[in-house]
Amino acid sequence: MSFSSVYEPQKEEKKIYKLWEKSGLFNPDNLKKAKKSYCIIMPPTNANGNLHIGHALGMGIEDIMIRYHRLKGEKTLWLPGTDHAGFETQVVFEKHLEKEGKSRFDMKREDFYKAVWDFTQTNRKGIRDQIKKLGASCDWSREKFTLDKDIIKIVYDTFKKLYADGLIYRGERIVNYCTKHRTAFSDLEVNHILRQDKLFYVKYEFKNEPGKFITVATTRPETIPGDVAIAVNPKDERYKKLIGDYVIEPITQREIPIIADILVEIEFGTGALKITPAHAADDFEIGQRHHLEIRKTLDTNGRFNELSGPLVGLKVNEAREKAIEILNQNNALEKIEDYEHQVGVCYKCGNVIEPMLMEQWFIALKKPIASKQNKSLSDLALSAIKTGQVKIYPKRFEKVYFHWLKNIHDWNISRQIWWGIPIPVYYCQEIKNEVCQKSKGIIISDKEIKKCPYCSSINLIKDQDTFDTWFSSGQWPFATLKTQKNKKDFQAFYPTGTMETGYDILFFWVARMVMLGLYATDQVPFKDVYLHGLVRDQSHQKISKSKGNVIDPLDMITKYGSDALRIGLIINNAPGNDLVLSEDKIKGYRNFANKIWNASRFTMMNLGSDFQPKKFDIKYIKTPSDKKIIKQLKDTIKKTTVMMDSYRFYQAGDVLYHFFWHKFCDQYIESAKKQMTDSKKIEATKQVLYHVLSQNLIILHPFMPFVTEAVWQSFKNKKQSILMAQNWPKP
RNA sequence: GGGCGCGUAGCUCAGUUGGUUAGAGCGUUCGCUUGACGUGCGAAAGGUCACAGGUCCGAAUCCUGUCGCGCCCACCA
Repeated sequence: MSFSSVYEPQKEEKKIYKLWEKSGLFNPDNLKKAKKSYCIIMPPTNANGNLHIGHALGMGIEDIMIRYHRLKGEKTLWLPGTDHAGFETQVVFEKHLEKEGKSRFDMKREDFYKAVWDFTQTNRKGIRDQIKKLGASCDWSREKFTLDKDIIKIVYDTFKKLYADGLIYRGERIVNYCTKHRTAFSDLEVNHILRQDKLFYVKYEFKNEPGKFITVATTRPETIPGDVAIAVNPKDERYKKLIGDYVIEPITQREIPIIADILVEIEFGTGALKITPAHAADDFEIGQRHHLEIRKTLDTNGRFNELSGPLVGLKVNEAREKAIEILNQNNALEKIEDYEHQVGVCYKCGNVIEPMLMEQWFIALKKPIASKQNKSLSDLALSAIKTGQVKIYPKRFEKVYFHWLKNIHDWNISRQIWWGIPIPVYYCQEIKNEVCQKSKGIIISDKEIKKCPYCSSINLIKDQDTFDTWFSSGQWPFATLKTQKNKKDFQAFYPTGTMETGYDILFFWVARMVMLGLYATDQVPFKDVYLHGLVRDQSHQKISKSKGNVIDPLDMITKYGSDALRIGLIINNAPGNDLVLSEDKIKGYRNFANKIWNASRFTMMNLGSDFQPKKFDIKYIKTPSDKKIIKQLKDTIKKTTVMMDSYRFYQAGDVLYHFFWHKFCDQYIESAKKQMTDSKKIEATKQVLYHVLSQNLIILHPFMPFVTEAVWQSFKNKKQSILMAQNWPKP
């Protein structure tokens, strides 16, 4: 390895990564025996594109932890993987189709699936290369994909178990439906935005007293044909005597009753609420209570159907216009007020989410589970944190986590999309006997079946939906470990050590992993959670493709090197805090890599070819400078070890930087230059130089793996093979 | 409607149990530097730690309030 006067990362990094891979040391099976083991499951990267700068941050932190634990001599496993990312990937792929002027609706479902499959496999290759460029020391022999057959098998097993325990049910509920994407979502995929709207005061005429009205305030006049009642609060003096009367709904002219329900707020609007059970959650609840008819007037294609009379065929916004027009004609509009309120929109396309009554699969999160001391899934997830079995860094997110879990509703896990894990269910259409009746005709089967196992009917319908991606990725820690060739992996590495991910998926993913992990394995999936922040651009905007402000980590690596990018993202970036990416900062750390390179070059040149490193001994300390640097080294090791053990990498990196540059280089090397002119001190000084430098390389290695290894390789004598596998110094 | 957080040098941020002159990187200014480092060295300027009270021997740090900013959660028409 030649030692040019400038460190050239692009020349070294590829070689170094190959050297590591060849050594086999990413695989814990090849590491020395150890009492302790440590494992990180890599958050599976979405197989629908390239890595972005946020991945570089996460992977960097994970690699620091992994390399640190490996240096400490633990059996260390970092298990990589990719996620099929159902809805996300389908959307990305459909955009590609759109560019070609195509749509998935022009394709057969199987052909579409095949095309997306190929798309993800191509992306997986690219992602692997990118992860390698980041220097990630993960064990590629254990890589998993969320659509691996054995993973799907585990997902199905969990589904079956949940169903058997009565924790999964099929039910007709009001769900969040996006008419553009034509799928339902869980509550988490709905964003709420503040919107300026209108509040319409609509008059409903009494059946028996023409000319007399009850007025209702609504933001959604287009849903009037779905009305089945007017509800008032039973305590409302204004309306008490009207309860039981009938009024005429003013668009399709149906008679509907006035009912009483405590859910109605006396103060709001006129105190009278129109009840549309198929298209509003509260209304559905009230409808159930009063056994009201359900009128679904909006179809899943986003258009109103014949039940809505004159609004038939119209989209929501068009129907609203039309409804207002009709109400005006019928003289049924009392007044219109400006109204500011929160509206749920699709997190992906921003279109208004329609509350729709649909049959979907739900996970009951609040239902007591007999086999878990009557704790519910959300209870399990809550107590894992409360008892400290799982700790979150930074701690403030524990509060956020509690708050969410305490107020959680059942989780809709079915999606009306094509790309994903199919829901393994058939519905018997005949239900010919009691057994079948008891099962409600629901047959859970992950194999193709032609006949109902209960009543032998051949009239079966396969469920067309797929799982919410988070249902499968929520099982990722145990699923990936249980499906390894090495059958001891689960035993050896579960619960895993640390889950490192972004705070933005605390609910989507972390909470679900805790729930499903505890449910399926009776153990927490990980002991610690480290949450990093979001990377933002110079104007503090969240980086995203749609904003066009993406920063390609590979560009940064090409310009400044992988190590510089890594610590540029990590130093001084406390967990849970967003970070404004600064190219200048990365540039500054490129200089640091160069400094390491040159200090090493200086040392090597001065040691000479016949230098024999000895075990460091106090007798080599000859001068105050020697004494000082040795003490500072010791302090630095002590300090950084504490920091590393408490997830303060952002501080440890800073401490190491200063020690190396300003203490070792600026002070000690300068003294050493003088000392080496004194023949009595030459040998001792060389030993100190070598000792301090080599210790530095070890403790810097998790942060700057490439340059430290490159230097180490230049230094190596026959005994020392690879820096990655050295021993972290004892503090 | 509920919750979380932030406001420290021109910019981006550290500052973990409250303790000597508040730190870093980048930027700025002034020197130096032909052999480790064209990416180096030395030095300097720059902060009433948002504001107002309070606790304390002592507060950027703890408490209360005010102002400004951001984020998250939420089936009120």
